[in-house]
Amino acid sequence: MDASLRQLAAYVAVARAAGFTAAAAQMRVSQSTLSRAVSDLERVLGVQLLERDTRNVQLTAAGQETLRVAEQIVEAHRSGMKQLRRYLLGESGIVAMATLPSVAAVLLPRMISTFRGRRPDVSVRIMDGLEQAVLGKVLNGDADFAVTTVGAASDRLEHRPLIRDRFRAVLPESHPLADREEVTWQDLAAEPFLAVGPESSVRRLTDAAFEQAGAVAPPAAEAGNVATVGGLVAAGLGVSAMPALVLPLLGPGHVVHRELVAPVVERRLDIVVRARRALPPAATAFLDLLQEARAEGREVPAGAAWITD
Amino acid sequence: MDASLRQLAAYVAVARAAGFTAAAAQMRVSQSTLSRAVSDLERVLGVQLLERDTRNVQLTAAGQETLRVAEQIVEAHRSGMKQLRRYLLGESGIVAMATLPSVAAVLLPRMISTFRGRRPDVSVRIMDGLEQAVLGKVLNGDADFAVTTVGAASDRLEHRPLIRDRFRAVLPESHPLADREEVTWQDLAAEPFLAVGPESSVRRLTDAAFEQAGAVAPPAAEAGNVATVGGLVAAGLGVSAMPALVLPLLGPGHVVHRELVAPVVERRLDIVVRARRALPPAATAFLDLLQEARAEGREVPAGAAWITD
DNA sequence: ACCCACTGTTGCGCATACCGCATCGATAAA
DNA sequence: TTTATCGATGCGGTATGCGCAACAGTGGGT
Repeated sequence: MDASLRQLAAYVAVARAAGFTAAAAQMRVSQSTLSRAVSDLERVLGVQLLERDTRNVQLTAAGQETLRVAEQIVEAHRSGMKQLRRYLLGESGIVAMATLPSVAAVLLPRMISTFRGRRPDVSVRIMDGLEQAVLGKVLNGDADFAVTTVGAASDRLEHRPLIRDRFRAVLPESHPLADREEVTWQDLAAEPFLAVGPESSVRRLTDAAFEQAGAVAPPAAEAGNVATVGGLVAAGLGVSAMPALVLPLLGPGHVVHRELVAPVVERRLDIVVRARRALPPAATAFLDLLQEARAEGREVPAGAAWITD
Repeated sequence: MDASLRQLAAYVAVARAAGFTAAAAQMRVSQSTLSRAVSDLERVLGVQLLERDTRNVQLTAAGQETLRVAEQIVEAHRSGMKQLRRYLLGESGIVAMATLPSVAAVLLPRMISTFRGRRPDVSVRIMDGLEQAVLGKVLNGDADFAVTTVGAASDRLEHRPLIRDRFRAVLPESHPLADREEVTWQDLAAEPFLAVGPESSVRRLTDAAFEQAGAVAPPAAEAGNVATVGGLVAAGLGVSAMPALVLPLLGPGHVVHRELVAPVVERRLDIVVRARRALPPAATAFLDLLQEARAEGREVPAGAAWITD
């Protein structure tokens, strides 16, 4: 038979307080409860732990050893439960998110900064990549959630619309179109168009937009990295179209951006989680922070807007 | 509210076995018991730990963390109890004994060797000193017990007679008395007597013996250490009288010993423990070994004899 | 010398925690 | 479709844990 946690805790309290009455007061239980618990412990261990002199109690040799062990066990339980409670409250642990580079670089940094300020013991892990890779991370469990565009729906994923991100025309600073307040896709189609690589979700949308505008615009050049596209635009090699959140990634070159209509094209960024799967508490806390920012209408770059359902 | 050890242990078993039924078989409890225990744990923690798919169970993120913590707590309890059981069975811990140098050097070494062979995880600590110091160690708790002569009885000490140790005459190898088989105290009184220091219990007995024999024998010389006395005897400066157990300590010199009568003088060596005080289990085990040696009549030096009550 | 205040122990009754049995609903395998 | 196996749950009996109250031993104060 093993000693119960209750018995060990009672014994530790009595031994430390050097008395049943004092220990009982501290533990908020009756003195008789402790008397019995310690008595039971002695019976279970088959040894006397305390020398009860009516005026005070003192430990036997076996009592000393038992105290050492009991303290370890009780402390292991106490600290373990504390640790667990913190985890369950989202105060410790890891948040693993997968996002598009634009979200990672533009939308998240301030979020993470705020989050880390509130929950310094939670590690944040960001895995950036393109849409397919990002969704894959969520599906295989590497990431707790994603913030990304979503092409095709999957019944293994659950979406929470987060933000609308409007495409804007990207032009060299001195380009004639830069004088306008608004530019159309038709306007862009008349210029050499600099596109991102075909695996990017942005590319899918620009292609569709040109088609919708009845224009054909085979890219004058393609680049995988948007900063590269930015560089090309700055060098005057052509124009491009990018979602508002991507604009800050275009680099330090002299590019400007203008509203882009006919049609107005938006991509939608969703929070994506695995369907029917509980999130780790820390991840829930992070998503709560995102929702909070949305509810408060926290500032976002021009062209982007929170989705309020 | 905290999770109980029972709940945590149940959860660990279920999580490891990846199933309630299998875990129940291992733990020798019914499946329903585990189902309830885990369910209770989830309720207490306020979070789902297991995804129950009718065919198998898998851990949620919170379940993983809970498993880590629960394993630590359960393991701390398991190993703590094991450690404690070993201590209580006298298989670990420390035996602290205080004894006269003669006992420490002559009687104990083989005992300790046997003891350590049987209980290798018990440390043995020997504190040797003269009777008063030895009894002091027991009284203040530094030593679990003593093996020593006892002058005055104390109600704070309890005695268990162990061995009788007869005084023998100690002579230079070439001394005329060495030709006899038996020597009397009167014979010794006619020679220069070499005594141990007045704080030794041996001295008290030699003084009393001379008085009883009607002889007066002021020491020709005194030394604190019996090996010194042995050296003096070997050098032919005189004779002495020592308990049989002390003889091996007289040193490598050319001394012989003979039976010493008129009167026969014995000192009694007792096991001495604090009255109304439980001994540490390992100490009890050591004393049991001593009793065992006595019961078996284990060999002792000529002149010494176990006391069998 | 007596009494009082304070200690831990113990008998008792109540609440509930715990357990196993039996059964149910769901689901994968045959 | 049937069957076997899984975990969940209703139920009743028992064990455990608790506080109250009465008790016994002891040291300090009068």
